[in-house]
Amino acid sequence: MNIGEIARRAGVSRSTVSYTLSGKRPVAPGTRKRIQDVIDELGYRPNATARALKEGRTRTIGLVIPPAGSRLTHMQLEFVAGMADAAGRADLDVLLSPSGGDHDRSFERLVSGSRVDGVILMEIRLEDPRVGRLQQAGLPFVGIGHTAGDRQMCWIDIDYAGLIAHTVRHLADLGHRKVALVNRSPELVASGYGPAHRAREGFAAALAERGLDGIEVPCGDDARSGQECLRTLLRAHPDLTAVTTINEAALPGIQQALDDVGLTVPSDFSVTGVAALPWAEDFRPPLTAADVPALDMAGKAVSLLVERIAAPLTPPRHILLAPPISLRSSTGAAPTHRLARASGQVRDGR
Amino acid sequence: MNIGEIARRAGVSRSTVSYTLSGKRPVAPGTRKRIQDVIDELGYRPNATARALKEGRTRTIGLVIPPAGSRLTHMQLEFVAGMADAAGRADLDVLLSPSGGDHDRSFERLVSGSRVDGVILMEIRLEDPRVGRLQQAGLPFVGIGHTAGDRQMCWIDIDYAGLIAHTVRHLADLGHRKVALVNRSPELVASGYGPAHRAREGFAAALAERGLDGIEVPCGDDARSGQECLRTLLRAHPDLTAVTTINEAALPGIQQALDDVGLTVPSDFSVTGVAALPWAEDFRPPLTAADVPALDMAGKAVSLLVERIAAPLTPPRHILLAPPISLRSSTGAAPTHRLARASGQVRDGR
DNA sequence: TTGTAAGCGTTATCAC
DNA sequence: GTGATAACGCTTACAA
Repeated sequence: MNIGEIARRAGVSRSTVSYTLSGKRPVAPGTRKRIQDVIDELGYRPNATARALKEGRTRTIGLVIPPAGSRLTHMQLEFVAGMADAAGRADLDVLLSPSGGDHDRSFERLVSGSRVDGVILMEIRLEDPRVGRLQQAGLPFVGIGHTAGDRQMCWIDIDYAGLIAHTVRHLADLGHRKVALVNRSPELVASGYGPAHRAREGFAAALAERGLDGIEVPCGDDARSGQECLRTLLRAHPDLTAVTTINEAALPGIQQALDDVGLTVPSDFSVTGVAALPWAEDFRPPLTAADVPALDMAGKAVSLLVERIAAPLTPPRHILLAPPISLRSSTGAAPTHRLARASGQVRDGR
Repeated sequence: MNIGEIARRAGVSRSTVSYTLSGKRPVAPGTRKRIQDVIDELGYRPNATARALKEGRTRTIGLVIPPAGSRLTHMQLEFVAGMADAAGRADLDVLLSPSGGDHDRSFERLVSGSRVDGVILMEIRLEDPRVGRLQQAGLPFVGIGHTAGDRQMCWIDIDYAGLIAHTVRHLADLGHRKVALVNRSPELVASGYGPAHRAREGFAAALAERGLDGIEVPCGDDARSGQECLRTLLRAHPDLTAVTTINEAALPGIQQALDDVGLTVPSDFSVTGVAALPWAEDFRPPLTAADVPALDMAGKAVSLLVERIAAPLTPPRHILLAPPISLRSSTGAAPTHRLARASGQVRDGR
């Protein structure tokens, strides 16, 4: 069934049906009703493909996600869902494209097949070839995260450097003198993953500013690695009294490791960082952390892209989000009997 | 840049370029090379929209996901990524459509806008109006999960009933006499969510078969709810020695609650269930569980849909997956001093 | 107020 | 072996 069929049944021309649908030119009430009745009866909806071909735009945006192999973080997942939601509200559809791995074909289809009006690129690396490819293709795009040379692109990101620095200052204010940063996985750090590098920078800056002692360690994105990581850290640095992290998936392991050696949060040890809400709330006690506003960020990314599609030549905008630190109960004053742990008092090694 | 431009530069007609691309009719080696050179030089790729319009198919499948508000489980997220991967391998694109909430427009666009060749429907309820809508539209689709009256649709699902029954039998074999099922959230149960209902059925069946005593409780999909749920359960049923669950997000809380009352897994208490691999492995000790093969399932769903698109009139196929139970170390013989807990020996209420 | 017709970029049928 | 040309279903000048 097509627009011609509707026109025939309503006894009008195809253009009148089209104009009834779009409202771009007045249609006599009688005719309009007759047409609308036929449309309702047959459940007609214009063919999106034909419309896209004619209009030269698809009302669809591409979303490039990390490949399935790499364990998606909760934040990423929420982001994908949030994007579909936000796009849906703007009457846009979302075309998913896995990236990395052996999915170059899929990315190429997106970039050069005229299937989308614009692209949102997740998981940007400090050096990212996809950015060049999109620029060369002249396709509007917005990055979640930004490259090292970021002037020429539009992006939205979380201010990991600022937030981690903020948490370190918070710990310093509470009297902590030696803190650790539990970073993302070694692989991600090695591949130039932006958040990992910027967290590191912010950490170093805040340490220097407050004259604190600090250790930064990479850590796999799972509970087991988190546990192992913190255990090692506690052994090597008995005077450590706090950690901050951007590795939300490691949080359950961090909690477990502290539990294993009998350290109570926050009286014996403080934990803080940047994490999606569920992780922060599931921590025991609830985590003092900057809550990553994934849904809000997804919405802003879509707006940014829509804006860019409408005006591709305006100078690129950048949004750096710095959500406030939610004070919950996982941070407290540094323990005064700071070296108790060094003397070997562990409750239960299990 | 379009096919005409390529034709002009290569000094041939548009059809020759088209045939060079598709290989559907022989082209002289010389002409072919000339054309290919121009294509490579300009980086030309045919316009997917025009092709779709002409061919009457879009090479795109729709994926209907739950709305962003509802906390996505790890399994669902992995499923989305796995789908994009599997589709990409088949040179198909994936159009995302949030469902539920106020996203009817998006679903309608998918169903009646001729934007996709077929649809994969996630999170099917026992009674699901979207199924009828898709059937009425005559659009091929595959459900992840199945409705109560499932004969007329093609689906793939996990055999929650069978798997939960299996875990109960396993516990019975180990001597447990009273076990609990920690189900999904009350809201999901109330809304007729299939896995929750089928887990319940399998649980009841296995209890009856083995003459066990059992309690089934709904539980929110997060660690906090899991902890609360198990705490309540342990108080109310001091003779409980094991739980099985399909609520992976509750696992960390279950672990925490057992820890709180000083129960050691598996010597004092056994835990098992159906869960995505990361959750099972992050449990301490690693969880004896049926590992949900989300990636594999996504691949099978795509194949099923591709098959159905090719032959829409064949009788619908159903795939019920029953992954083997991976024996890890969270289940053990029922404690012989079974009522120790009832006598009030808790280590630490913290 | 409505109708006619061109054209979006492809593919595929027909002719040569 | 290759070229013209008619669709695919829609939107939108341009006519009437």
